[in-house]
Amino acid sequence: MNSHSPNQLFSQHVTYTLFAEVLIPLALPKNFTWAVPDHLKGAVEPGIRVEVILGKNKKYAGLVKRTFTQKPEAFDPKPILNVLDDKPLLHPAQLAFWEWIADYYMCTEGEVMQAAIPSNLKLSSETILIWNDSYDEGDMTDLDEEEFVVAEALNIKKELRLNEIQQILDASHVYPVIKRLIEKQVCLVWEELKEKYKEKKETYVILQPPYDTEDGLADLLNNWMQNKAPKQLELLLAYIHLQRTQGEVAQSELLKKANATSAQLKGLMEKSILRTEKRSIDRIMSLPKDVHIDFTLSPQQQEAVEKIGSIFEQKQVCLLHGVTASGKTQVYIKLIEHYMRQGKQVLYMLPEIALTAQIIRRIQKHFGGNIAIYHSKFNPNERVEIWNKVKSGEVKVVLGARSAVFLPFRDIGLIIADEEHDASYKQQEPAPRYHARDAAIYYASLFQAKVLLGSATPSIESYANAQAAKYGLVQLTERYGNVALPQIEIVDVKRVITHDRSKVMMTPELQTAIQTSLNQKKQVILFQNRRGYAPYQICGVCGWIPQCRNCDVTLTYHKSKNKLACHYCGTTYPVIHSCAACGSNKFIQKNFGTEKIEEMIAEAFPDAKTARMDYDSVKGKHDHDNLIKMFEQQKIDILVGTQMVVKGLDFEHVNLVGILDADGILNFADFRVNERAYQLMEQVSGRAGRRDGLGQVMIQVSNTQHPVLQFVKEHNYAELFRLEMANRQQFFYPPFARIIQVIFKHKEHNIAEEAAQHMLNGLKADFGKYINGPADPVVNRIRNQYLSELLFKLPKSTPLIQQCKMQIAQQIHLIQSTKRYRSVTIIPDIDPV
DNA sequence: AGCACGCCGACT
DNA sequence: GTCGGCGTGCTC
Repeated sequence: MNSHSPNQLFSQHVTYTLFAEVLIPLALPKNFTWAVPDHLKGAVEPGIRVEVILGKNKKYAGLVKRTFTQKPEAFDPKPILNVLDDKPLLHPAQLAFWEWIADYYMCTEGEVMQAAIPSNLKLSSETILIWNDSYDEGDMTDLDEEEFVVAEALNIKKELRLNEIQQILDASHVYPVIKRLIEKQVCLVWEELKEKYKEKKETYVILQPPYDTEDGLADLLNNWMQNKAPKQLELLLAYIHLQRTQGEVAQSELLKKANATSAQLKGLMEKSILRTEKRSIDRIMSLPKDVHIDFTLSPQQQEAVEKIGSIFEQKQVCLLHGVTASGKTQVYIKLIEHYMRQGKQVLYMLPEIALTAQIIRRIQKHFGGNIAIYHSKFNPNERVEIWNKVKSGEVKVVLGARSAVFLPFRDIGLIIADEEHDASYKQQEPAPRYHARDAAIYYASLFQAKVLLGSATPSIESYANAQAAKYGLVQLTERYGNVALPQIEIVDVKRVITHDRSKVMMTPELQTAIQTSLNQKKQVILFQNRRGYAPYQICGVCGWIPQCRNCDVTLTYHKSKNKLACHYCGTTYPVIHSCAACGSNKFIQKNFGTEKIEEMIAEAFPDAKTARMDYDSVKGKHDHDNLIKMFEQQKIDILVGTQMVVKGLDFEHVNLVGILDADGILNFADFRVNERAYQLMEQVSGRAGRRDGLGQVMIQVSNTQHPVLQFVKEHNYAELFRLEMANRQQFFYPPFARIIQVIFKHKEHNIAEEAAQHMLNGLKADFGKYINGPADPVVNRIRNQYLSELLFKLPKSTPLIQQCKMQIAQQIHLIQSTKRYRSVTIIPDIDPV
């Protein structure tokens, strides 16, 4: 129409004088720059989130990394639309840490950001907001007009995309409104399936003021009218006892322990002495913020604490090597207390699966409201809450899984990585493929903080660092209370002949031992490293084995679901009755998984209560906790499980542990087999006889001469370490070398392999002698993508490794700009496990 | 990660 | 003739 069309109005020239490098939670090849409009200049600083447009109309909440005044030459930056925070989301140390992770693990800072911050802080126009069912509609009067309009729409439709909200509001400042709605807990940010997790609520009983103080309570008890409501007094005393010993008092537990009725509790509530509150068991904010340590350390533990203290005066990292059930947790608790009293924050990391209600309760008991729990299955609102309280320093202790290293600690003094050998500290998929233990050591160095690595079976790497005096080393060689380590018996399965020559599941020795345990009213754990029923079926006539359509793996038969399942991509298939190759219907089921063992045990011991703990039987987090609780309370006699039964669980009444197929553990084709096998067997064994020391372990195996078995039998970590070091040195593996694995994925095998060959050619001149491959991994096709890999074994020279990573990055860039290999996915993995 | 652009197969 | 498949390139 005329020269004042809207388009021209928008494209008119504005000169900017300030620019910001902004992180977007995406795998962008490098960080992008936006311009800071004059009116936002005072508000933009590192750590602040800003609303920006990326691409045609996509909006993101990006995080400012730095600001600068030099206008970029190559492009015209778009302006920042809005500022979302008035205070930085994190401290400068976290930004430095992100940069280090991206650099060390060869990923983008956007990918680190994606992993680091809670979903409620990551907004984009794709984000879906969902109505928070626990929000009280009556509170809507607290909302301003704009918030109210959106809240109302959300209440009706239950979920809205961010750009739908944009239409409702028809305003330019949508993000701040949304941010306020999230803060007021009107809505949550949708986060995939894991948000299906429903937190478990329990009713807790709490003292009302003024009785929540020592004095107030003493007054109440002293002035209690003689003969008045004696049952209520009894209940109150029981409450006080429980509160002193456990911190938290659950209503159900109180009534059971006090043998009281809910009427008596109601009486106390009517007198305003007690009140109840429904609370998630992980949520401990309202607990009193005091610390009480009500145990005394054994002389050995005391010595360990002192030794760790003096090591920390000279070294940043200390390895605590303590045999199973030596009471490492008490040592941690003492140290946590020490750092807390200095006003420092502490991060206590555990592998996710080991973050059970059992350990949470134990730590809560001592530190009450000072601690917070943090892991990936958490409600997003709570995660933001914890994030903020860690940032402000209000939360002193975080008990968390690997992602907790990303929390914005203000002044951290100590990081504990418990079960430091555990492979789940390494993130596999997606990027950043970081190792939380190693990352924690770097993170701690930014604060001059100390790191304590704890394990009964340290990783070879960490122990080597301790031997080389790079780390301090403290040993706990005895179990707490002088309980003996379990007796280990190696049972040769070759002597047992089965009628169909199938693998032996249970030797007569094991059967007798289980019966003896049951007779003694003790509990049994049976360990098998494979889930499902039969790991594979084979045609009895021609030897054909059913395989997954999308992956190069055999299918596992799951009897309860009556399906064949691929453990790599999760596809299930109906059970095959006739052989695809020869038409015969004689299938032989090879090998056995947890499901089959459970069935066999139920047949062999019909009077015992059995249960199974594996990936299939514990889908939700609380299934896991419930099963542990059942086992703790001896409602289960025999527990059959995979790796899951290994992680740090403490059961009083277990006196027999059976490892059903040690060959399956010892025959892995990986340079870490011996280490892994030892760790696994020693840790499983460690579940036996933790209190009274009458623990027995039976290891069923056909290769009885395997050296690792002897080390396990003698609980001889030192010898395992010696043997492994010799092997690792001879074949140039960590800790003598550093490994980088580069995986090439493509739907055509040739293309993946050629791309790998290209990288090899490009690096041959400088690194040829350190590179193996291209080779097909053991499983060379997953989800219809063929894999080819290069393995770099590099000398431990930082500049050389740096140089190599740089060249790998260049090669990736080069390969992906070649037409034929553009669609090859190239994944570098640093220090793979 | 989206998403638009663009070049080859089965349909109204 | 067109609708739409997804391979590919780009986003400050």
